[in-house]
Amino acid sequence: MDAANRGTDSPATRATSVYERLKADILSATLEPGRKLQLRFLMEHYDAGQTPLREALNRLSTEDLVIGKEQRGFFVKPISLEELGELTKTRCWVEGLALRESMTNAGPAWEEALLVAHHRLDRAPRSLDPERFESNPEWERLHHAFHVQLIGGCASRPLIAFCEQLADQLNRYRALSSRKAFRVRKVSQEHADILAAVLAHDCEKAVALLQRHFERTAEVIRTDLENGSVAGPG
Amino acid sequence: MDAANRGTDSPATRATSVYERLKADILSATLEPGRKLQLRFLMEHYDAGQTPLREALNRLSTEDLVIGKEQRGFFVKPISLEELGELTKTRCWVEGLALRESMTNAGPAWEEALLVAHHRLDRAPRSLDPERFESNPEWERLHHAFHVQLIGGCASRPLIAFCEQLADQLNRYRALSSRKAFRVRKVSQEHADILAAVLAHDCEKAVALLQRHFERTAEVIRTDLENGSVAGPG
DNA sequence: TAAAGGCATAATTTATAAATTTTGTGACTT
DNA sequence: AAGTCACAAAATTTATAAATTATGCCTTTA
Repeated sequence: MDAANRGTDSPATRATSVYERLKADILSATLEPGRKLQLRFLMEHYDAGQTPLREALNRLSTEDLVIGKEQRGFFVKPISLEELGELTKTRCWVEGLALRESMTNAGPAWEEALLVAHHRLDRAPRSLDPERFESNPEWERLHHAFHVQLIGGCASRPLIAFCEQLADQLNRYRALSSRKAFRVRKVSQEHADILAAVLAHDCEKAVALLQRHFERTAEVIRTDLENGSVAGPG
Repeated sequence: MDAANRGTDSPATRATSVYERLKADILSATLEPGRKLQLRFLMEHYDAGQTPLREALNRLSTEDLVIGKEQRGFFVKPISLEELGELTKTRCWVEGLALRESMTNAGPAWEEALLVAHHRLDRAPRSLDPERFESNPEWERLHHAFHVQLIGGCASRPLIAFCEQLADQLNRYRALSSRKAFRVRKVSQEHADILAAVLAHDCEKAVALLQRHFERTAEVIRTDLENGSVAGPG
């Protein structure tokens, strides 16, 4: 069940394969919020039977990316400004905690791994097209890796898993918001500042910078959604 | 899918019914850690077909109460002293955070609800049999309600859900440890002390008492497991 | 106009078939 | 003679297809 346990080849079961593709499509907002996930449609679109589809949907409903209504089928979780705020606030609290623990516990090896993670992220282009924004999967991957490394020294697998879940849900909001807004913001500078604070062992500053990083991202998304580029359901 | 959304009558789908019974049996350690969950056995024991069983197992594997190995079936999550420590540490961090937020935000209504929750817990007998310990489901329910109320004012549903998940996993360890050990400890006094600190608006003290409450419980369980009353798998 | 009943759609469950892993037996090698 | 490797049989998981059950809508009737 654990993606990390498997090699680079295709997943062992259809259920896991469908789960991953479905999750990716929800997080990238290819399957828009509130949309009904009808088995018939999913079966032909993902080329799978009912059983693996049902398993995937049940896993996703536990992760709160899919809402399952009894006897009425499955839906992509709707979005709301309230939830955006709640998720961001929670992420600030929990990742702040985790970063503090990481910096307290971890040694030079952790710092060096973080340095490398940042280096790789810094080299990757934010957009595939320099003119207009087009999401770069490699940058997304390295961005995720950097943030995971940041909290990876906290010595609590459940906490890390929770942080990743929050990050997933917030990534969906980010994918939903129009991409152009991100060009005006110097995200890479924020990452660099966080790294510098960590290497300087300035715990309070690092935590504060990380939290501001999350809050600024949320702010961009919020104004973007309020301007109606994507309508959230009631 | 949400248990709270349904009335007191039986669940709408077999999958949810099986999910709830299976979860209860895992948390009460009726299904012991490490045990293989064979479909054939589960089908006749829970009187359900493969599909609803499979859905329930997939939900539980996302909650980390069941481990699903690809092409090799499902197993009750094994226990370990390491995990016990990790879960306890994480619960101290996160519920400490949540309690702090609750006390900061919430008003008199929250305090009064906490007072009532404690009152009810205090009246319920810890054991059904005064002579030797026998788990009282009503006490367990009220105990859970008290702890949920304690963090219920933090205004973050994802955080509350995460706390409940940690609590579930730790309850399994508690159910596993021999029950007699709990007689020597004045758990009810600890709850009363926490309540008093909350009502006195002494945030630091309340958090510290709550964390000690979790750590003491873990300590009892740890020595109990080390004495080999229940053998954990490798 | 409102309520009741029937029809159509969709979710849920059971049953059956296919693929994969594990286990046990036997032969071959050291 | 003991251990290891390979092959075959059994058990189990996974997937597909069919049947059942529930829900929503539309029509009809009071």
